[in-house]
Amino acid sequence: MRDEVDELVEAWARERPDLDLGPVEVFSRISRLSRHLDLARRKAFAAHEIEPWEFDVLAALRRAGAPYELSPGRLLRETLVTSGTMTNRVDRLAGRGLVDRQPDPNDRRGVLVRLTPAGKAAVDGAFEALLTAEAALVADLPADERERLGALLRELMRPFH
Amino acid sequence: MRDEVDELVEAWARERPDLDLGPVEVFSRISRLSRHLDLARRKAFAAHEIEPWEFDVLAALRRAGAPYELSPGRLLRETLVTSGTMTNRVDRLAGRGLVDRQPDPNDRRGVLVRLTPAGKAAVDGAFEALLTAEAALVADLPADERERLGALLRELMRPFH
DNA sequence: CGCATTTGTCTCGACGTCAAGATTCTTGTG
DNA sequence: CACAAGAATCTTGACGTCGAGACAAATGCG
Repeated sequence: MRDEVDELVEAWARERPDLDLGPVEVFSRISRLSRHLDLARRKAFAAHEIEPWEFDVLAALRRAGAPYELSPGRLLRETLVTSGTMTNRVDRLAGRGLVDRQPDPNDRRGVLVRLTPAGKAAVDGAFEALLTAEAALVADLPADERERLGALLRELMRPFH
Repeated sequence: MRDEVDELVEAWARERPDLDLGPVEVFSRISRLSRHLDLARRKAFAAHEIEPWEFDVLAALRRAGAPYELSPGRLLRETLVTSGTMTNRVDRLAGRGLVDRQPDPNDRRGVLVRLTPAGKAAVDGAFEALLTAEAALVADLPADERERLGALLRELMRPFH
């Protein structure tokens, strides 16, 4: 039941037997899983003609609840990209008719990015496809182990708050 | 003991109470942890003037063992980038004197990328710094839970083999 | 109430990655 | 042993992201 990380750790152990490679077993798997998940997400979204970066923006708006609008500044904090990137993303999403820009009534510098009905339909469909794909990936894991895994990961995130 | 993913899941549950958000608890944490880890890696490497992408290449060579050489093709399979990217990376690493290119004695099309002594010193120093930083991140987790987490993650990777 | 600071958004140039194609050499087949 | 098919590497152009700076409007201080 070995995986790619086991091989990686064995190679390091051969070369640097003086080091404690315990943390690698955890963090290396997380990084690799994340890369695999990106590919899986891309595939799940493909049928809905949505790219992962588009989903990230649309999902933030969707989660905000009606009327589905957030400022660009709020959006870039939610999606961890820079302002130049967000301007570009909103431009392209607006070009596809999935969002539009509204002047902020409370701040004349500001803008509100708003999900259009087409954008809401797109993100809802993509999210359902994503959940289906992800559910298949944890299908082998018993429910209690899945829960335990979630709890351990939450613990691991604590240093980053 | 809530984290950012708990908030995210609650927001989705408000908006889409019809969906089973179980998988999100796991996969969303993995993606976010991976992003945080990238930043932590970057910080750990900074003192050694190594970028994460540089470490990825140098570490693959280091793990290969003496004489620390691999073909570009092998390197791009290990690091999951495309050939154009690898050419560019090797160019820059060679410019910094951390690797050099040797003709492959067995295949005149081929090239072997080889770690220089300076490159070996750089990657060894960076790896030790990375392990120190990662050890601090799991310090709160008892050893048995850490092991359990590694095993669960290995299980999760199975569909991707 | 005026002015400096902060906040919010967008613009622009540089950079790294990707995908496809070009080039050079090897391998297998007839 | 010639030649087609395949393999290994590099080149090129397009694209998305970042970071710094520009601009406009709001806020707070004296």
